Amino acid sequence: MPELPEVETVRRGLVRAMQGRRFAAVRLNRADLRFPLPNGFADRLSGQRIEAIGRRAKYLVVALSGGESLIMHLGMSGRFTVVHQGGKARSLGEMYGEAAGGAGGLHDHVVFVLDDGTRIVYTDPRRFGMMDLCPTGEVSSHRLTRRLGVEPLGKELSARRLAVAMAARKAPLKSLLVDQRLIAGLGNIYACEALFRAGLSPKRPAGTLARNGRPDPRLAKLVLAIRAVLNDAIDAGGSTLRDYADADGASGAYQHRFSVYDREGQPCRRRGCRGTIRRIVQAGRSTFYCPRCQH
DNA sequence: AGCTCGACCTGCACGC
DNA sequence: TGCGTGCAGGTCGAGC
Repeated sequence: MPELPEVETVRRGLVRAMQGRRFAAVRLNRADLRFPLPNGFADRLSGQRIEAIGRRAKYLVVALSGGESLIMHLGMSGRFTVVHQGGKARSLGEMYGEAAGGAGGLHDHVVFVLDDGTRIVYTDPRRFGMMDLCPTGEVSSHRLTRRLGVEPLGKELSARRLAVAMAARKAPLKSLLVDQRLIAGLGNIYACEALFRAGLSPKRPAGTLARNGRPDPRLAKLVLAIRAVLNDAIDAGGSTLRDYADADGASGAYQHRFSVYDREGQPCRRRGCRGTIRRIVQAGRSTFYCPRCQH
């Protein structure tokens, strides 16, 4: 589930549940996600007030009263479930549909208990997720975040910026779009969707849009497409894939609006186009596109 | 330096 | 029914 729109949706849910509260306790059902949790993880969180919850690319950054920040990444299959005291569970980014009741599912690795009794359960079957702690002032130089490129929804992303990065590059355009060192937060789904929206082929060598480092006009269109796709997805509450419907409507809905992603063999949705969506593999990842619309 | 690939890990859909 | 295969939204590091 988690690309930028999904992480942003989760962030907003966590803000409602956590901001201003304190950690009363932290329970670890296993201490290794993608890599081991930092030393003293639970003790360093306990008693801390949650001052703010931000996002950098696909990372969630929780600023704590004691001067440290909790950096978290959901990997491929991570999600949070908020279990209110005496209330029902509310999933934030659900997948593999289990443990929504907070009853202690097989892959519930970390449980944050807040001072109002709310439990925030981190579930992650594949354990590609990550959690680390570092001084709040050092978040941007942390090894996980220091090489990240520009935020796609910030004003640093521009056609000129892309042109500089793409000049003389022979890699396919799509490969550059999912490179977090260039655009931080764009993943496989939304890169495909943005390229469709911009009418650009994922196979096109990136450098062909930046002759002499100057932006081709189509790059401006691509920037607009990236922002539009991400904003539309955030507005829809993100995408929820291979999932059960959530009882209280926490599931995202954007997956119903995909133009190309996971639509191999289906007709192009652009009015008047009789093309068929094709799937290819680039750098080991599936790419979906309409050969009639994208050049 | 740029690019691709395999590794990490589990679950699910599919075909036989 | 069971088993094998391939696929999945992530990132990283090795090796060409």
